[in-house]
Amino acid sequence: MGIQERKEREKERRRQQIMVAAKRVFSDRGFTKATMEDIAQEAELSPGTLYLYFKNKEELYASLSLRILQYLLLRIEHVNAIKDSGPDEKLTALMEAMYDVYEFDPLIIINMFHLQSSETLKNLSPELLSEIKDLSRKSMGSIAQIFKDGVALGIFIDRHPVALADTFWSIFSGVILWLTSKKLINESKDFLRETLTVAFEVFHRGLMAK
Amino acid sequence: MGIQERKEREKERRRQQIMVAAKRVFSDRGFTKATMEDIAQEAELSPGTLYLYFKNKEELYASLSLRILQYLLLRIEHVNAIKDSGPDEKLTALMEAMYDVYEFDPLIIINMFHLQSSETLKNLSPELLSEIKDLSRKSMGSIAQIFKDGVALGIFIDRHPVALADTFWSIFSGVILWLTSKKLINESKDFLRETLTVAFEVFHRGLMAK
Amino acid sequence: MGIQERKEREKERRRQQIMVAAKRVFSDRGFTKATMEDIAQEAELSPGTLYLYFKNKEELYASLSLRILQYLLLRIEHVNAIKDSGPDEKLTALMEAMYDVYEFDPLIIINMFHLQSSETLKNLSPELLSEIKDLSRKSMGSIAQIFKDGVALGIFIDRHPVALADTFWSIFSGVILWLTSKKLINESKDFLRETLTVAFEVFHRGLMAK
Amino acid sequence: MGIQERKEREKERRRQQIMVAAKRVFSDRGFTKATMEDIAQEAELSPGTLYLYFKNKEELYASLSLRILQYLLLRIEHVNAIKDSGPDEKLTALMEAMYDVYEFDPLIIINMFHLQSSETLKNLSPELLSEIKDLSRKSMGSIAQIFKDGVALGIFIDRHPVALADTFWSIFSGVILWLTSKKLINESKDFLRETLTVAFEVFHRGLMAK
DNA sequence: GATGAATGAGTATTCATTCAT
DNA sequence: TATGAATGAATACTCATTCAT
Repeated sequence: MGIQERKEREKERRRQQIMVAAKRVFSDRGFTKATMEDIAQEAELSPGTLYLYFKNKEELYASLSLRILQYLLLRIEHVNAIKDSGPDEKLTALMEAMYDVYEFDPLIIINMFHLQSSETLKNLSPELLSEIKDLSRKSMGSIAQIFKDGVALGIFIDRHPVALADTFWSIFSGVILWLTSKKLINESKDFLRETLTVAFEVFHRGLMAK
Repeated sequence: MGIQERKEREKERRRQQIMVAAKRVFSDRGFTKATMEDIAQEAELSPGTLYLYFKNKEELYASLSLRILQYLLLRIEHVNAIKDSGPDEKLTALMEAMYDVYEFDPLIIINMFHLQSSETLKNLSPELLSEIKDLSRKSMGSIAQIFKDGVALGIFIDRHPVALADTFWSIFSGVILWLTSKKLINESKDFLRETLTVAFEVFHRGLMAK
Repeated sequence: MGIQERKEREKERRRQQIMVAAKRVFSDRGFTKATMEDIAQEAELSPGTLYLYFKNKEELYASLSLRILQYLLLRIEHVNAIKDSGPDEKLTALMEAMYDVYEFDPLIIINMFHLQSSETLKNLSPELLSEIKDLSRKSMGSIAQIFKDGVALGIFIDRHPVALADTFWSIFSGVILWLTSKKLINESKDFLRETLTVAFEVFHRGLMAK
Repeated sequence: MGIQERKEREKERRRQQIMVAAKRVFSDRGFTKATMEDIAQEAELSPGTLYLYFKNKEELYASLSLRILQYLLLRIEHVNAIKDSGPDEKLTALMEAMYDVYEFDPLIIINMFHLQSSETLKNLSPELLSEIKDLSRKSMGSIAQIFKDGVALGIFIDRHPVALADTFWSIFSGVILWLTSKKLINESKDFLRETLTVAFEVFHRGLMAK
């Protein structure tokens, strides 16, 4: 029992070790330019070992997304669970949560887009794929719930909650991507924060019923 | 002189012919999967010929972005030039203009992000690079101008015009990317349009001073 | 027209150049141990070039078999076309023909067996595959015809011509393989010839009706 | 002493366990496609353990051949030992014996050929190699003895007994390989049996002195 | 003895780019 | 200018073998 467990834990530790290395290498060079050799070197392992823990390059990459998606869902559900809190406060809390997630792993948005490419999807194991889809669906559903409540209470304008959730997510990811691509992030985190704040404020104002 | 000029024109025609083919192939397969061979075939030319007109694959890809950026700037400046029109109307016109640009070349957003990747930038010639940067700057500046006017006139809330312009652009590109990645575009253009409309409406409402 | 033709011929020359090199390398090391790099080196070409003329390693290997099969069929049909010649003489001529084919390319038998492996078949283009099957069928059919005639004329014992053809082919290939595997060929060609002669004599005697 | 012996027996048991698994895996996938991992799994052992009992993959494969060769020799010597039986009856009995061996392990012929490849031989330990050679020599010698007797008694035609033995063996293995490669064995064992019968009948007839 | 995680050499194949014609 | 045959570097992935436990 102890042995079984220790082995399991050791194995998980290895997976994490590889994922940490992979995250670093993928961040530096992007998916295409990053080689498995690079990642192995970063992880101080041999290339073959990577394949003991991940089916292939795509699945290693996707696993990074899975991890961050899990954390994202956790945060979102936490927001939804706040007692004595209206849609309005929840929305603000949601924004904060998402910013935290972003700080935890700035690649989240790029990962999400890469993940959707049909070529990528083909190479993933069905289990991983369904897990990812499930997490995505739950997260977006949880976000939509906030808007649904807000609309029902007459606090938010009466638009389709899913469209509002999409808008919310789009603004968030749009700002991230846009500023990332402008390479402004490295120069100034505050600038990102500031732009996000303005964007959110405008969105929030526009959302209010009155 | 006539000869010189005719040659120049002929050369430009060839460039266009290649870019049309490249656009088709890149759209179908994405940057990585598209091969120069594919593009040559689509253009009914030999691979070698491509290199007479474009330094390399990256630069060919970037040239597509340049073209669309030129068109984008044209449309934005056109919006700004509308007489007897307030920031409010201009904003609406801008939205329409951007949607037109998108319909003209749906890859625009993806191109813009690909373009910014540092690995890509390294392979571009300085001339092309500065031209692209110049166009980007002008476009964003032109957009910011609308917001500046709106703020000055007390129509829009008093936030930094550049931040507002970034927000506007982010929402637009965010929605496009998000829905593209959700594969909803192929299924339903209306859905994209609809979500964009909601997003813009919310943004617009949130922007108004009162 | 001249140009088109010359190019075609040049291309065929390249194919032959590669096949000659491949034959040498495959003979030396066998299919698995031979690398495309080896073959390219032997052909004084780059690895990439091999793929301009052959889809993959399997198809290159199979092409060697195709060539020898074509020659085999030619020889067999030639035997069948001999005028004023009974099944008896034809059989002897067939034996000679097959020995010639063997001398032309001693790998023929081994190629034939490799060719049949299901894993190999998967990687061949349908055209090549059907061409090979067609040639095999025709060759065996042509051999069977001799036995059919002999049986019909009462010269050979009354057994199924296909079984007799299979037996004939089996003896031939069996002797070749057996002696090849005993590495006796290198030591003494006469020994192979001698054993084949005895085998054929016995087979021939056993075949006669009386 | 008892302990030493028991250990020895235990060790032999393990070897057998591995060989049984190896035979199954090699039969299914062939030498190249079969992995040591596969075999270990089939034997319910770890890969490392395989190397405690066999020097390498080649030697494991060769050991299978050794076993079948031992069985083959046993059967052949048994035929030779039949009292009150002439070369004629012995030949028939030999044919039956070999068919039994084939049924016991259909891979025998293929093994024998694989075994002879020079690349394979290099990787075998000298002991194993000489044992295999010894068994082969003895088997072929024992077969040749039958023919020698038949020739001496004037029953068989006067040809070199070794050549006759080679012919006999070649026909047998030739038919097996040929029909195997035609994939007819799976479809119909009877067809193989039938063709073998015709082949043997013709051989036998051709062999008789009168 | 037994394990099985880790190794890392080995290889088919692709494709951007070049250059002789 | 245009060609397109040739290049050869680059890379994901496999698997026989080892060795610390």
